[in-house]
Amino acid sequence: MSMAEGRALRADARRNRARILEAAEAVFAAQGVSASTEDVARRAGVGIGTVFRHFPTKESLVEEVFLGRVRMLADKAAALSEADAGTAFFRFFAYAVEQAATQNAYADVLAEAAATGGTGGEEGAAPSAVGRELAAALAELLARAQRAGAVRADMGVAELVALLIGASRAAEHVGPEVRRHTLDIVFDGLRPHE
Amino acid sequence: MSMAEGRALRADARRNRARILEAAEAVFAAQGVSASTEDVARRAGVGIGTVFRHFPTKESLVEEVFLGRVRMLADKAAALSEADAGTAFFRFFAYAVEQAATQNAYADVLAEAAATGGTGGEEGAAPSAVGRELAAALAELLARAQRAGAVRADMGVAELVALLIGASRAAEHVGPEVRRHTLDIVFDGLRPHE
Amino acid sequence: MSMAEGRALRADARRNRARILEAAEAVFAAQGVSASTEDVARRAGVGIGTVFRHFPTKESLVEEVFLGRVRMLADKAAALSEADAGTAFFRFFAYAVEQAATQNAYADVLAEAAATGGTGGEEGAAPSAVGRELAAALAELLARAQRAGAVRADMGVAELVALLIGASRAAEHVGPEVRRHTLDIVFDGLRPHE
Amino acid sequence: MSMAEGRALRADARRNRARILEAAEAVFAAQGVSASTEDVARRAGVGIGTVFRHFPTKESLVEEVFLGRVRMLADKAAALSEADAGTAFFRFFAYAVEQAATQNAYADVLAEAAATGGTGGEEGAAPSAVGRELAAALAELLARAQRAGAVRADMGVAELVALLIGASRAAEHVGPEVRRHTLDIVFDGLRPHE
DNA sequence: AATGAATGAGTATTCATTCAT
DNA sequence: TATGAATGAATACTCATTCAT
Repeated sequence: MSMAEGRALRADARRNRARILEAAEAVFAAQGVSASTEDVARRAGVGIGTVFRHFPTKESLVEEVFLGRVRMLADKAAALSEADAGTAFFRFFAYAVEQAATQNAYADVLAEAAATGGTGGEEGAAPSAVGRELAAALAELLARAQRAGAVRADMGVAELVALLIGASRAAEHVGPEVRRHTLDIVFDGLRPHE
Repeated sequence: MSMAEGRALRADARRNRARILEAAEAVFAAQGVSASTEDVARRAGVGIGTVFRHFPTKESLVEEVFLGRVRMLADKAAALSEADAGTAFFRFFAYAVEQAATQNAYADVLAEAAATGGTGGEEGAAPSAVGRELAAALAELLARAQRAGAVRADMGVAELVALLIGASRAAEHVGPEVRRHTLDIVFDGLRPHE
Repeated sequence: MSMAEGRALRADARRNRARILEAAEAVFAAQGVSASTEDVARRAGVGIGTVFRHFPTKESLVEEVFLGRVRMLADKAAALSEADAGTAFFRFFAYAVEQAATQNAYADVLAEAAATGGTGGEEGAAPSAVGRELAAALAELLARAQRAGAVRADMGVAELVALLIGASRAAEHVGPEVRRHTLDIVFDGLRPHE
Repeated sequence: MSMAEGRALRADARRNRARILEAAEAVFAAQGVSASTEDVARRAGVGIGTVFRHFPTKESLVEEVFLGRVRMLADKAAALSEADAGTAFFRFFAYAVEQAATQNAYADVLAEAAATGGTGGEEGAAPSAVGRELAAALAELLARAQRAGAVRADMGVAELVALLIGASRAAEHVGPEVRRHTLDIVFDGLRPHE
């Protein structure tokens, strides 16, 4: 009441919230989102009631976890925009796919969130602010790479997102070597065409 | 109770098994594999006990359903092998992806089954006979296309499967137009390089 | 399939259903309807799943229990109709109240069910068949007693039900002597007036 | 933290206590006593901890709220004692019933409280001071009406309380017209006989 | 062989109560 | 003293699996 904070949670409450999200991220990645909320609580070292105080539904917890991952990718994309356009683009693509490979359960929802940000996604998923953020970052990255002649001009963010989704999903199922090789094939497809 | 037994009952049982598989395919496609076994039984018009007599676990039922889909793909691959190599290859790829797009719940397990068939899959899933069958068909299809010069030589079945998985997963999340366009990009990547 | 039964439950299933209802009756009477379903199952000696198989909601179980009580009262009312009208009426009233006194949690819902059967009840409770049955029996009982001059003419089933409810509820809170005495007062009020 | 403490805080606390009771009265009346304590706190505009500081159990809060209602009835009874004995008696009876009709969740506990005040109540509930107060007021009211010949002599406070409870409970279930009519019947029963 | 009733571990969610801030 | 975050026992309900009929 004396500090100027947004929805000020007490320090330890904020800490707990973070721990729960962390735990959920780990648990969902390991067992899929059908893992029990109790498992998340146990891993976070808090009572089950605490989880539900912070996230009133399991669904809301799942959403928040996905949002966290999307936000991270968006940050990464924004950061890379400054560098040499083509390199930045391909480096980001590889990075995003690599991430998804280790956090398997997320890949598609992550991508879905991105898709809601203004591409060609089909379902009426909530067009989250962060999703839009990511879409904007991707658009920038792609446009620069195209202007630099590193990426074919006849494609948009929708295709980019689709390829990210696909490559991420594929990455879950194969070893690192095949992953790299497969990515090279996709990259060749992305380059300008004679 | 007073009918000719032996063969008669066997035929009945076979019919039931088929009906259950059909029902499961429909139910899982509609509600995902987390649909209840009871739903499957109801749709098949049999008792729940009958389902478990034919498939001792739910998991075994799910597997069998997926196996059915994989078998279909393998057949398609084998059939196309006869045609012009390049055309066959790309036509099959597009077909498989299109299938996955409409049967979304299956895509990943389908892909997993394929992966077990001798590629670079990581988990220790049993390398099912059908999976191997599919892998063989894919190998044939790929080899012919490569020999015909329609597909780059520096890739194997592992990469093909990875791309199939990825493209299938991506297909679930985007509309048909983006899907086609994305596939073109991947196809360009698959063609022989400079 | 060979016997002519309504919704034929297997013999043991019917037995279980009955046991569950009995157990629920006892448990609800002792602890109120907020007693846990698990308690009911335990008392009935069946698994929790069995309770839910027979009564898909706790609410449905509660309803069924109440219905059982109402049905019993209706039977009693019908049986008494034959006897001397005045005696029958007052005997039934006393009996119903006595019942309620020992099965405290039910009194009002029992009465509510009766009220839905065509009296002046306020809420939109489902006009259950049994409730209507009871109302009809009550109407008959009352009309006969009135024709016999044993009960005042200026009242209807609505008032009778209200008095039954009230006397039943009151009976829960006082000892048998006071109960009898209180009932006498109400009976005096019910008799024709100078 | 720097204000005049001692009295000042006490006054604050007293105000909070009152607000909580008010809120509880409203919330319980609207949703029944199974409403959550958090709802009460929210409505009172205080933290949940504050509610539990003033009332160490939820039960104690519920009791206090009921006590308040009983106290009100006792006051009413005392006030009416001054008026014409017969009128006072019947007016009070009607008033008490009318109250219960609109505040349904309370009726039985209210009645219980009254019952503990020295009548024939069965359970070992603590004979609260207020309950005794009410019983005394009722005794006075009744005695006067009996002396005035307006109420039958062969009944005591126990029967009066029983009838109040019963009429109150009945009042919850029927519309105002039936309520009035039913009350007339009870009143006829209460009047001196032949 | 087919049935469907029975089972009970498991799940999300609520809520009275405690306690650090 | 007031706050509200944390707690965890309790609850209704689901579903894969077993087994008597």
